[in-house]
Amino acid sequence: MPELPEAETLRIYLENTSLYKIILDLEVRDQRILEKISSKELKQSLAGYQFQSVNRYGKRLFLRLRIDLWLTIHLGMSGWIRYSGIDEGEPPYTRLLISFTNGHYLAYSDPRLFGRFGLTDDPRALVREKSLGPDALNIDQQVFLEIMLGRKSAIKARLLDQCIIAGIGNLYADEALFQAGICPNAKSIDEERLRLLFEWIQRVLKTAISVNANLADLPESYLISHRYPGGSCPLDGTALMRIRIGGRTSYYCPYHQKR
DNA sequence: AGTACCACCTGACGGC
DNA sequence: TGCCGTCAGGTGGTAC
Repeated sequence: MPELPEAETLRIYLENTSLYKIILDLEVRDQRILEKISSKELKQSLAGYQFQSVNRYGKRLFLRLRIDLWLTIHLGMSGWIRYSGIDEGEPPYTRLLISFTNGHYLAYSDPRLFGRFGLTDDPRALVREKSLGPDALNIDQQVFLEIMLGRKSAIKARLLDQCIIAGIGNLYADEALFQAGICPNAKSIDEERLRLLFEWIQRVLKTAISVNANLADLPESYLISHRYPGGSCPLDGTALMRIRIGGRTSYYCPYHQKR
């Protein structure tokens, strides 16, 4: 569940549930989700403190513990977090638990174990370290044009490259390209169509956030729910094409999306 | 710079 | 029923 809209939805959720509560304890069930840190270190950094704010950059979340210390979270492919009371039981595949002194806890669930927890003294340093491009929701049109022009890769590969623009994943790349009428394989795209793509990226991401990244609640005119073998275009029923770009499966409508 | 693989993981699904 | 290959909304590494 982890593209920008899911991360933003979770950011808001954590903001509404988990700020200013004193952290009692941390339990790491599987060390593989820790990034360059031991569970002991993480526990020492969390216990007794409280989350002061939650920021997002691309698909990553940053929870501030102190002026110069942030918990960093990447949801990987199947990560999610739930805030619940002790009597509610924990979600399946819980890999990490953060308990608060109020009796509630945050459970990080992640079947595939691709998510990562870490610490940083400065989110901007982590963004530099990972060479992340500008955040897809905080980029202005001019910068978008500059980073997209002058590249020769397939447009979808550019959208998926977090070093070029951060936050867009496989589903929403397909969606934005569908709405903008651009084939994912297109390589040379004029400025006017790039402007259109920019507008659709903004609109698609904001729309997804407005429904809490609940795919079933997206507009009927969206491609996402038709992304399966044999699926058809929501606009006119044309059979969708299925190709691979950068190792990822891409669906597009051969009638509405042009090279 | 761009691309093609592989690896990291587990679960779901379709074919036989 | 059960095994097997393939696929899944991500990222990082390698090699050409």
